[in-house]
Amino acid sequence: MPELPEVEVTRQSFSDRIRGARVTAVRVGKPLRWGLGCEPASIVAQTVGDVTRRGKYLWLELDRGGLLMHLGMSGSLAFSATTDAPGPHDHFDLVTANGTLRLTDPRRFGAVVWSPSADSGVAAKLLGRLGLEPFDARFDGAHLHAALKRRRVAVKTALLGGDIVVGAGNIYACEALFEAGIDPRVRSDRISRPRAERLAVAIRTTLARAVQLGGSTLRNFRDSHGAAGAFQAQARVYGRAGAACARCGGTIRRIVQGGRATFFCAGCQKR
DNA sequence: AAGTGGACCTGCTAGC
DNA sequence: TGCTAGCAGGTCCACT
Repeated sequence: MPELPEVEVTRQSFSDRIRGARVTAVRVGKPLRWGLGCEPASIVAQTVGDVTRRGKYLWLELDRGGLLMHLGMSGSLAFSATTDAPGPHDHFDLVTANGTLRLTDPRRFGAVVWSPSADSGVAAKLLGRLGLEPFDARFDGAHLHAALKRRRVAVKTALLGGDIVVGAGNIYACEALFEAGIDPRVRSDRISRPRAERLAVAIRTTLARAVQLGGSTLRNFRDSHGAAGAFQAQARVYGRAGAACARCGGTIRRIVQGGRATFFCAGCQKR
């Protein structure tokens, strides 16, 4: 579910409220993708620091170490003043003096993992392979072009890999390629420098616009206040197979790449 | 080394 | 109305 915009919108919606709060209890539900990696009780009495984002991961700083959180495909975080009885899909509660941060994740591909720091232990292992942040000044056409040159997969598959640039998942990779006018099937090493330039810009603007709009609300994504996002109403290709392209009137197609659905307009997106 | 496919798990929807 | 197949925003890991 959550790609960079959804994770960032979630982060912004609770980081100020949880910062400085003392942890009073931790509740762990059904197993997530990885175990917590520490005794839940060892987190109690620590104080929450900054909540930062790296790719689609959130890092929640504690006095000693921190928690690396991922929302997987179906996860969401809610921060509320009260601690309601957990539902069947509520698998992690961080109860603090300011409120309770709760992870709800039906499919349980998400995770909450303790790590001694963001750049050691499990966090280092998971974050270490990630590519540049899309809003990092170093992420530009030159960087993207050079990175794509080193791969021979379809450009869309290369974007989803997350080792070149993070944050663009299936929705935003499709949308960015549409914005850049690039056919998702083009081999990454055949993307010219000017097209890489346009693609880098498209990735940045697409993700930035989605953050502004509060993310996409497919199924039931909500930020930690429970607010829905509005981006999906603006999707030009994602989820629109068979519909008319708003730009050229052609028909949006759906294909499968690397086991994932890809949506594109053959009229607007060139080889 | 890089590319591919399977694995993880549950819920919803379309179609019969 | 009820059942089933297919699909879903991610990403790690094993295998070729």
